[in-house]
Amino acid sequence: MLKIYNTLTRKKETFTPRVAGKVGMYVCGMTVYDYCHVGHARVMVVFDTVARYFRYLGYDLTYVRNVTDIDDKIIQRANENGEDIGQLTERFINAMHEDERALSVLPPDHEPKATQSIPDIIHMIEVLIAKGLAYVGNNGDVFYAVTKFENYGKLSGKNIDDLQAGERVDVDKAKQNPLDFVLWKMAKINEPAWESPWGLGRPGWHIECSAMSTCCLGNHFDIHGGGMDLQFPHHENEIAQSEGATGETFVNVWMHNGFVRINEEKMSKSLGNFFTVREVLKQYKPEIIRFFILSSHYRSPLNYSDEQLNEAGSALTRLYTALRDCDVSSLAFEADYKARFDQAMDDDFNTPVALAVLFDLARELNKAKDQPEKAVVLASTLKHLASLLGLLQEDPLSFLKSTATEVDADADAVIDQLVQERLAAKQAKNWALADSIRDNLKEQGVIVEDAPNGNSTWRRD
RNA sequence: GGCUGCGUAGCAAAACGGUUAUGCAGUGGCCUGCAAAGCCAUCUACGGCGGUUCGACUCCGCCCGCAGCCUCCA
Repeated sequence: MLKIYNTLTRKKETFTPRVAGKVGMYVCGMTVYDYCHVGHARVMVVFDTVARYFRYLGYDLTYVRNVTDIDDKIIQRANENGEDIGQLTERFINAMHEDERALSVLPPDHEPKATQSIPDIIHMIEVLIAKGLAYVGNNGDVFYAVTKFENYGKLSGKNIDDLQAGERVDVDKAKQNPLDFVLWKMAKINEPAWESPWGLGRPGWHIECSAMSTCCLGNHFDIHGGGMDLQFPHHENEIAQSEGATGETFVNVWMHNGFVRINEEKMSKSLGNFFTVREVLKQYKPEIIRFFILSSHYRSPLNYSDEQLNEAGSALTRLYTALRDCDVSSLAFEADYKARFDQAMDDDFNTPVALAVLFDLARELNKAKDQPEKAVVLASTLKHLASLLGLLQEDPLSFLKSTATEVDADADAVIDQLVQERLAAKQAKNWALADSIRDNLKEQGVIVEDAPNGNSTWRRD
């Protein structure tokens, strides 16, 4: 039975879909004015893993992840670059898709863009105004009247009085209450703008997600996810907008993933302490990043460091080594391991425990290498369970021989030949020559391993 | 100041009111010509102080430390 921690109730709850067998899930995606960093990668990998698990459980999942392709930062960046906004966002959307593919993140079912959802956004704002929940300020911007929404703060555990007491928002004369947030901004000169009942303008950030999620999944859907930092105000505002406009419950389960940290500090654009996915990929194989992300629970903080990435690499090498030269064609699965794996994932997607099950399975497989009937079932189970985490799907030898950077095709052939020469030296009991070849390769980061059957194989360190 | 959450062995990271987490690293052994890989064994834990309990890392209280949100942020 699947349990999910719901931020709304601060408890793990048994998951019950709204409609039997179906799940609608919306995740806040990126604002595309720059490359994805490891923090973004975490959201993508975490919810990709959630999506894979729902499908494995047999649910008909509709997974929506939006793209915010219009906002202040995008406009600013485009101006700085002297670049057209559409061109800029397209460039970074493509880059994002590249990063996702590298990390084995499967594409969501729908990827709505804010700029293509303007009619839905305008419609929702009209409803909010009609219901008295929004108003046009004296500067022409449209605001949401926070005090008119009864449950404001229910997600983030804040209340309007506390928020006002700790007020840090700039006083905006156009607002009735400093906590009110903008739904529609009047166009400034040289900014992209759309026609609306309130004149030329563009949507505020929060209303975009309300409109896009509702449009793709309906007024009421099962799961809404995103980073912890979106809890307030973004998700709180989404609830106020959507529930205010439709009068229905917006979302049943709110899921928030923890941050990636560097030296115990949040990785973020504003602190400037971030690594982009493409930077990290120059140093580490993509699957190592994915493993690293899944090695801690999605709600826990994840500390980014070379040491951690290197450890993830070693751990992954152990799993691929177990699978090396294994037949994985069996359709039969080891029931115990599968049960333990499912139990871990059922417990709020506990991927660290799920990985521990894979390591136990790998040990059993290593022990069973001389029993082919047993080994094929264990190896097949290992590969199959790992696929639910988006791991271990490469050919083991290719993984073990590869590096983060491309090596020229000849290099492998040269290594193969040296390994053969060493094998010949071994057969002639010329240990000195055999060892010198091996030491030589080691210096180049190539580790030679002798198999019991007399053959040798190699991998890159 | 208000609101969340966290503090586990050398490092990373889980579970659980009483029993092995797991990975990396260390130590001893088996295997190997020697290695590597693998297997077996093994050493390091639950921030501090109290309380509840037959029994607490696990529940409760207080204290200390850390992070996040309260402004754009995944």
